Amino acid sequence: MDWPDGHCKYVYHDDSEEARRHNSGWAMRNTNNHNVNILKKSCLGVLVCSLRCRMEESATVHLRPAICDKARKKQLGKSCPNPRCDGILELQPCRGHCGYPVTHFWRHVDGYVFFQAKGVHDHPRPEMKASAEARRHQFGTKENRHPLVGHSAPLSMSILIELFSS
DNA sequence: AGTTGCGGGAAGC
DNA sequence: GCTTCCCGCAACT
Ligand SMILES: [Zn+2]
Ligand SMILES: [Zn+2]
Repeated sequence: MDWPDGHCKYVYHDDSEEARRHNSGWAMRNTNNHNVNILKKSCLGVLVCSLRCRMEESATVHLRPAICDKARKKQLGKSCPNPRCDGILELQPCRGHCGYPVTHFWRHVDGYVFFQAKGVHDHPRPEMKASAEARRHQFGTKENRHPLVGHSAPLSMSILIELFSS
C-alpha cells in the first residue's frame, strides 16, 4: 500500500498486485460511473473512538471501515478496542474532496494501470486490510465478540477521460 | 461473512 | 446529456 493522497496520478505495471487489485490502502468502495473502462471508487473514511482515546503507545484508534454497507453498520457502536476506554466506534467520513469523499480512478490499458486521485483525505489512515481481516477473525467468534453498545442504528469526467487517454 | 466489480435506476444540474 | 449516489446482484475469497 502506498497511501496516495492529494491530487495525483500514477502509472503502475500490470504485474503490480496493488494496481491489478485496485488497492491504495485507503478504505475505498466501488461506485458506479456507468463507464466500464474507468473504475471509480470513493473513500469511506475511518472508524474512530467516540472519546478519541489514545493507546499506550500514543497511537490513536483508527480502524478500517468494512466496505459492505451492512457489515459497516454492524461495526458502529461496538466498544473501543482500547480495553481501558469506554468509548464506542463511530465513523469519521471522508470529506477531503470539496466536502465529499476522496475519489480514486483506475484504468487498465495494455500492460499498465493508470491511477488518479482527487482530494486530500481529512482523516487518519485506517488500518491496513490484512490487519482488519485479522481483527475480524479474532473478534468474530461469539465468545470473543465485542458487546454492542447502544446505537440506533471539480474536474469533469470528460476531462478525466482525456487525461487517461493516449 | 466480507470484498469486489457491474449495472439499472433515480436524481440534480 | 452528463455526473453522481443508492442499491441489488453475482463471483470470488
Ligand atoms: Zn477509545
Ligand atoms: Zn478519505
